[in-house]
Amino acid sequence: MTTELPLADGPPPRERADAARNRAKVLAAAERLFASGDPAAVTMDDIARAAGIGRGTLYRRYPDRASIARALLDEHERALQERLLRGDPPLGPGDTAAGTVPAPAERLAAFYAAMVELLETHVHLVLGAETGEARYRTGAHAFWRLHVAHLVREAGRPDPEVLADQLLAPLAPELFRHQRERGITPERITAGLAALARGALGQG
Amino acid sequence: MTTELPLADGPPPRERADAARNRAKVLAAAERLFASGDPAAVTMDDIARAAGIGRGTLYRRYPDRASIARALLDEHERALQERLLRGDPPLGPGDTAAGTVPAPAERLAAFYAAMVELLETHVHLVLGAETGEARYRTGAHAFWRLHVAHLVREAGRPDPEVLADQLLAPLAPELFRHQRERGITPERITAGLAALARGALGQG
DNA sequence: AGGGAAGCGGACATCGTGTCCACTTCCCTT
DNA sequence: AAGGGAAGTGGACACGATGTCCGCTTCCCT
Repeated sequence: MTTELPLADGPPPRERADAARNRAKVLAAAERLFASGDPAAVTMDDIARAAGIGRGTLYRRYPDRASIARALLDEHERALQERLLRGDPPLGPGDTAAGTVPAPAERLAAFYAAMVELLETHVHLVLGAETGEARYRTGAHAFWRLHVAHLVREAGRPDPEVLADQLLAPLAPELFRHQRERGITPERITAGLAALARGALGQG
Repeated sequence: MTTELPLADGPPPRERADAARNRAKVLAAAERLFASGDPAAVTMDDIARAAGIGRGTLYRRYPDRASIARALLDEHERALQERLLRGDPPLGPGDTAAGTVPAPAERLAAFYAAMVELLETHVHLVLGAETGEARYRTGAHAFWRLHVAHLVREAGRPDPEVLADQLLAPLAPELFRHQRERGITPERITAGLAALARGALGQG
């Protein structure tokens, strides 16, 4: 028996100075590596070497490349999530009293546009994080799915859960990257998605 | 100087008996391995061992796992391509004289349904073949894109090239597998896609 | 100042890839 | 039917990435 209550974990232990220093070095190095070239080709060894630390140190905090990319991506994704929940319409929900509630199709189009912006700035991070099927299991994806399913339901369409995943599919980072490499501009991508949004959720 | 014309390559050299035997063993073993478990986790070594041949022999014919999966998948995909070009409507183009030409939205819905069927039977092969961004560079994908772009154009929608890729995205094998694992039936998936097809290409 | 713990980093074992080359099997020619 | 050259075979090898382990260092609290 101890004098401490089993479930009362104390204050979060302060991060040691050397640990903080190394974390910053890792994130800076990883950001740089992801941005220059194929994110999937960046190895843990590359990152450790670029950060000037040992492999063991790197693995202590980050179990794999995806977790590093996610750490870099999180703040951006959270900012967008915040705007979806409380930002101005048509991205945010609007105000019933003020009569500024946007149609679901418009909110979806605005969401698409915001995601294209995010991808344009950070594809390399999204591709460095989980890709393929693993992507569908991330917290971020769950959020997007919830949001889109909500819009589908508002638009009175059947089976929002299934349709939401299908409406999110065109935002796959691999597709975005492929389109950009073929010379397609973000504007054209956004326009196509807007058409899709109006077709799927508009009162056709 | 030879007596043979430089560009006149003779008849295709017959495949040797041992080579044919081994090829059959490889394909059978690979099919079995892909079907049982995660296709991405199957290694060339696994296949060689399961086929009872050496690694060198395997690499002689197939440079990587994807090429084996593609060999297994090809005939199925070609059959579908044939039906798209010359099959009965609404999958095929129909007959102007007979007045059986289906609306683009209906053809897209039929294509979606056929692809879901193909995925339901062979996801493990599609996942064993190129996945992620590499998928967009395959001949098969080029064919689907051409087909869908044609339908988009027929429906009078702008930017068929971009919209075609976006309409193909919900057929990503990773998404299909994820949905199936969550207990969503092929019927629900097909229904969702049909709604999408009518929304995007219908005369809304 | 000192000591215990958190953090560090390089060495190591493991696994998958792809290549290479000495040997075997096939099948065409005579 | 036999012989010979080429196509095919398969195991050994080198390489690169992963993830773990543990003796040493650095930190920070007392």
